[in-house]
Amino acid sequence: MATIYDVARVAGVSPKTVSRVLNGDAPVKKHTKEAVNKAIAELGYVPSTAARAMRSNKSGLVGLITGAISLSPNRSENSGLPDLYIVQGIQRAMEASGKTLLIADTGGKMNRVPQLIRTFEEHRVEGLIYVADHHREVSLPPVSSTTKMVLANCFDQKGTPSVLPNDYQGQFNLVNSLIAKGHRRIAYLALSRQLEATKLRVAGYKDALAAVGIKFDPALLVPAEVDVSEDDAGVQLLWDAIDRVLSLPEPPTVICFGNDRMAMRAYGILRSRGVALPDDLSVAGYDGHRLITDTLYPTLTSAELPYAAIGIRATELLLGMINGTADVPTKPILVGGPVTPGNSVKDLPSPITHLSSIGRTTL
Amino acid sequence: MATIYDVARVAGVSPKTVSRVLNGDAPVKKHTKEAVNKAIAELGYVPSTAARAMRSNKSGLVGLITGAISLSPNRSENSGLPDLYIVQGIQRAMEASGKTLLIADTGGKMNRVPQLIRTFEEHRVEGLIYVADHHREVSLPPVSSTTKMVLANCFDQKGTPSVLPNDYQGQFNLVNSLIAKGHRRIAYLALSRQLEATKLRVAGYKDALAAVGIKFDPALLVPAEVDVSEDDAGVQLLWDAIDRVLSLPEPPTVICFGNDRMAMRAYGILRSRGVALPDDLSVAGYDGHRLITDTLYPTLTSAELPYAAIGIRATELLLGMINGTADVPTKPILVGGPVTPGNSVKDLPSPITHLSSIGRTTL
DNA sequence: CGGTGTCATGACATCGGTGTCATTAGTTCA
DNA sequence: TGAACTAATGACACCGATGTCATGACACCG
Repeated sequence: MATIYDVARVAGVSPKTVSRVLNGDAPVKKHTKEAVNKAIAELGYVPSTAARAMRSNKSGLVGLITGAISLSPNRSENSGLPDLYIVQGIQRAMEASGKTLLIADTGGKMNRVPQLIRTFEEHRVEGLIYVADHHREVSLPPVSSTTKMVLANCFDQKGTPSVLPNDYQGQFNLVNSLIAKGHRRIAYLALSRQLEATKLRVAGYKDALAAVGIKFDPALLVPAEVDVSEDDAGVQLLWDAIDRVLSLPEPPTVICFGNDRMAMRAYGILRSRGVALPDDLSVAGYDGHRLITDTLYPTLTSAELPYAAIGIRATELLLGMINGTADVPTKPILVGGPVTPGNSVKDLPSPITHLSSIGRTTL
Repeated sequence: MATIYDVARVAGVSPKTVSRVLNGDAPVKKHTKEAVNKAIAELGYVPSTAARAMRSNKSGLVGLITGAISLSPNRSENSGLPDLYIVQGIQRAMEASGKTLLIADTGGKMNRVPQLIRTFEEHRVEGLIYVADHHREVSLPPVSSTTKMVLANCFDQKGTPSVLPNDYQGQFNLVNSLIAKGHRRIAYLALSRQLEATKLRVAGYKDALAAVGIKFDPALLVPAEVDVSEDDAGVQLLWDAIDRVLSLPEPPTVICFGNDRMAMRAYGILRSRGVALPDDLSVAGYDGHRLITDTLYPTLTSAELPYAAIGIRATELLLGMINGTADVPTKPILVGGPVTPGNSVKDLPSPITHLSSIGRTTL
């Protein structure tokens, strides 16, 4: 591979002059510049970032740690490809910056993280983003104090700068949109209570009801006892939960599910039980998982998780920290997402009274 | 960031001795070694790959060009996440090699490829893998002759080493498994004729029939006129195609679809028309797209596309070429995949005669 | 006891760029 | 016309590792 010295020799100038032509950081005579460019083309010269990095002490690299690549395909319990969307956002935002992204995949094993960070430090990355597959708390090994770090879709105790989805606002807006369509008996079959997202969304659910003066009915809030799985047992549990709320004296007119996947399974279950969607019952999901929301019939109303935006925001933050133009936020940055309306929610023509259960007799 | 000189000073030895401790390439007294390691720990020293790379002229980097990260989430017409699975395989195989993977995403724009290759060359990658999202021909800009290159899931005119799915064998095996279950009237609703995969799979389909002496019936082979899309028109076209083969004087007992996604849509269509699966009709897909095959009821029989294996094979090939231990193959390397059986194919109790159409009267 | 070998270590050059400073030529202005 | 300045270029050191060669201390052998 040709070096700057080769170019200098061919062009009949000093290496430093070639460097000046490459970087345009000092005036070079037009004639000289042309000679240099000719030599560069002739030799197919490409400057070495390694040498540059060494001299300038700036690698131009940013590290990304994720499980998105290895995990997404096989885990069937997930709701879309959250971390992959985030990585996508990061890529997009990073492109513009001129920095090179180094992606390391954990392969799902958290104990590989220290090793990956080590490799990044050997490459002298200027910053580091850790992407989690769902909103949760993490605990990462310490990194060199000179390396900036940002957490995406997760947070830690150490107060590392982080960017999170606004789960509270998301569920609030979703429920609010249902209320706007005339629904007042709104059931919520949530995900596991253990999840950060669940805690926040339940709060959003309750507050949205409270905001319009609907009394919260505990019977309508069913937290998943177990993760809804693929197998028959999972289907049974889901049906039990649905059956329970639909058998209430005042059944709901709409059920919000913890995620789109759960809603998708519910479609099949409800349909096999003869419940027409959305005429007999309205349904909403969560995640805005396009593959599901758009493919289902009727299309599914959902709250979009702003994954790409989280990635973009995290990147902007990191780049700002690297340049010193952004100061480190002390609180997590919350990113909100819109409600994506589908046809799974029926417009109730007139406000339904508390005692109404029209249409539920078909069950 | 501490350097090897800092470590040397603290340990009271020469930088070269520190280097020897780090690399273990020459004997160092136990006492000295301990002093050095202590200094390393104390200073939190991490060697710089940039400096190493410069001296050794080996970057330890391998470049990967793909559209997997940016594209997979949004394209709904796809059949799984082919390129992502391949990337996954590459990651796994690369891990063991100790090299660092540099992933660049095209963002779907082929015209960005030269730029990405340029960046890789600046980083002096030792090798380069290009991953396509489906089996096809590509034409890439030339790379420096010193940089090894491998194509995964694609091939070119220049005879660049490539690794491809064995589409011929896949369809052959799939059809063969149907024949083994007693089917003899086997329809094939293929994907677009333009696709490399289609050409090969059609050949596999025909040969599988021929191998057991079943005469090929052109009426049973329906190439998709257009890509099957999400909208109503797409559904209509798919239904028309299905309707056409089922209306034949001797209708098929099983339909093979071009991919799992098409089969999934067919499930909905057939069911809404009152066709019971697999009792009235058997169905098979292609791709082995778990999310679909396992989720559908009944589970879908499919031919697995060995994406991860392609990635692994491509990586092994590239690493071999870099080490000089593998010689460059002149023909594409074909990787086969198994048939993943589901419940969508009925076991026909006895060989069906050519005139039989039992069970089709329900249509 | 001197010659030869091995062990352990260090001095120094080198990889390919760029920052610093020096140098030369030409220009401007008092 | 000479001092002061700018434009254009080069010489040289340096970034942080490691390869090569040299050196000093022992051990071993005849």
